[in-house]
Amino acid sequence: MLTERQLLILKVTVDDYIQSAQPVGSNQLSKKPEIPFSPATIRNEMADLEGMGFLEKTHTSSGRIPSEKGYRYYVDHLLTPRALPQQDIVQLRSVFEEKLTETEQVIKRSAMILSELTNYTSILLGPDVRRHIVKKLSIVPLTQDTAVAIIVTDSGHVENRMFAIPPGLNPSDIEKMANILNERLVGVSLNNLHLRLEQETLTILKQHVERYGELFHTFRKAVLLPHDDENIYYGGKLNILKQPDFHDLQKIRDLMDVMEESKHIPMILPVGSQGLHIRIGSENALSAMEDCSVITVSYNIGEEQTGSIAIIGPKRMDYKRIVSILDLLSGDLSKELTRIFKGT
Amino acid sequence: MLTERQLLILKVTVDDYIQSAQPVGSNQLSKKPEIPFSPATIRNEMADLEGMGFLEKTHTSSGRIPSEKGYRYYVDHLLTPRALPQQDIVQLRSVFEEKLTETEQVIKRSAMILSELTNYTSILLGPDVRRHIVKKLSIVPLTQDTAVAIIVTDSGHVENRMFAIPPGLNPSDIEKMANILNERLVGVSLNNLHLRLEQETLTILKQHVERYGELFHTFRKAVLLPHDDENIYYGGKLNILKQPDFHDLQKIRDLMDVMEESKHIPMILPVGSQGLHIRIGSENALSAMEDCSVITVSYNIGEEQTGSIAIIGPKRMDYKRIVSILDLLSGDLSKELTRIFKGT
DNA sequence: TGTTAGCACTCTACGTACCCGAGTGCTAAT
DNA sequence: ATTAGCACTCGGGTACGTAGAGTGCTAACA
Repeated sequence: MLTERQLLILKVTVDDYIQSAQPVGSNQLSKKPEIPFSPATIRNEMADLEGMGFLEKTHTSSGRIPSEKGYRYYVDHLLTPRALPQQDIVQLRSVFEEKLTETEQVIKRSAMILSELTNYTSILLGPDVRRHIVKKLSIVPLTQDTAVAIIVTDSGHVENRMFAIPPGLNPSDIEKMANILNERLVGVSLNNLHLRLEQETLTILKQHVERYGELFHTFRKAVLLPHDDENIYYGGKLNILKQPDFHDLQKIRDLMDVMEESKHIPMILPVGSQGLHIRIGSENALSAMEDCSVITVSYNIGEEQTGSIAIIGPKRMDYKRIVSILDLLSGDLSKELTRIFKGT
Repeated sequence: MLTERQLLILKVTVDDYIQSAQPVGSNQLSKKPEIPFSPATIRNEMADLEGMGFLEKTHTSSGRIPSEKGYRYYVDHLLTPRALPQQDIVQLRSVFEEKLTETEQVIKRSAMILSELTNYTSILLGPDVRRHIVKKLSIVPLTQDTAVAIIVTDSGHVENRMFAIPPGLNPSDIEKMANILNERLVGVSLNNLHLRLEQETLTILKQHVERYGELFHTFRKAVLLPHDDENIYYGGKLNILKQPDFHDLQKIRDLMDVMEESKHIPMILPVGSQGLHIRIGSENALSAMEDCSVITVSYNIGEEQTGSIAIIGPKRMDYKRIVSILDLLSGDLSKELTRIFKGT
């Protein structure tokens, strides 16, 4: 389809534009050592590349910038992942030097480092809490009519929720209930918790606890909905403001809005998918992100696929570098979190 | 010092500028019904007000805008708090209609509503966790060599920290330790926890637990530092971008940076102080905020002064409205949180 | 036949000139 | 003391000219 020379010119054009953020002209290109052609030749080729939709002009007599199709082709065929400079590797791995004991901490730090290293915004999704297994469940009464329910999972995650005790209830009943719940619910995943709660424990509670109905109801309501946005971690939310590509305040607002709103996160981070993905401009589902590219990668704990990492930047993003960084990080993060989780 | 007429003109000028964000001219002012003077008179008075430093010009032949001194005078002497429109009150109180059971939830929602209502950024500081009293302490072993320590306070707040168990330690020792800690530490404030930990429990542990040293050390390290930035709640971080006063991207960046960085929070929110405070422009300690005004107010739970609320906006902020809103909210919030805390 | 030098053309960015309108300060009249 | 009148100032918009970077096309060249 494309000749060798066209490939070369496309690649160098994209590289140059990624680096300079300025439309690339034929003269400029011809001065590069890897380009032995005259400006006129380059102009011809560029005209062809434009005809095929890989390049664009910002106005009739401007230099060329890559189109989305151009970026796509570049990413799919012209990306030669280069080894990261040692310094970057060191900085990236500094997270793991700290020997943090909590998953949450590691992910938080990773998000920070990632944004510092890339100058883009990073979003990390932690392992899905709902798949964790209940290790212990306890109820701590606070006052006459409030108590807090605490659920510890096998990963060391702690969920806690306050709930109201129906007035005039026997305190020993609460203790009984806690015991029964503990017996019956340890080993169940948070996902299945409310199912089990109704199927198994309800009948048993009926037998042992007075006024089980009210108590059960209020407890169930408390435990039912886990906060779902609490395992999203951001790094460098403000890095967008550093990018010369974004100058329209309205667009910046829309973009930041979308990123902060946790309900949009599934649109940005494809939760289920394995491996590395790149979405360029309008390939993104959200219109606010039509000027952005998103690179995502998944990581795992043990054999399970659990979390995702995303980097959000301008379309004119340093794909080569980011891909290398994410490759490295996802591997390291998987190892580290597995280590923590297995407790070795 | 200032004549009646000067006061009137100053007040109307500030009001107008707050509303329009445009320099105010003498013609414009003379058209207002509350101003019965001719433009020429107004010009004379304005020239005087400028001489005294209450007004400024953006260029030689422009209208006037308030100087910081002007705002200060306005806020100190010309602010006639007007009753809030019913609709605002309803919206503000909607937080309390939800009958939330957790302090954290209430504060979070308040921050959101506040920013929606004002179109500025709000920061709420929750009650200082370190003053809470330990209600229960437990240790849940996860694996051979990790465990999670859980501390429940009287307010229903739950702190949890993972820590490593020194290899080859007897599990029963951990249980013993948990029991001893519980006996000795319930009733102590988180603030004094590490003090007590060393003074009282150490000697007792020595008697009952083998290899108390390592275990104690690692546990102590885990419990020692409470995360301090976790009771800061934001609302409308992006509202700055809505303000016409801010167009310089660099300034916006600096400002947002400062606000997000939790180490700067004490500079923004004077943690100790009672009542309502207004800081205008360079009265703020941080240079990034020299174009902002900050209004803060404290609230309490029971008799204790505990938290603060801040609204950050441009100097050209609607002081009258914000003061009314904060007055109302701080009262309501105090009542609501006291209710939750006392558990009635 | 593919490549390149040359040239006319196009468009942006920038600077200058100009005018309009809103506003001011000052003076003189009320 | 107040105000009408007037000359002056300045920002913002529009028009215009130029320099520079870039293009497309044609014709010459290897």
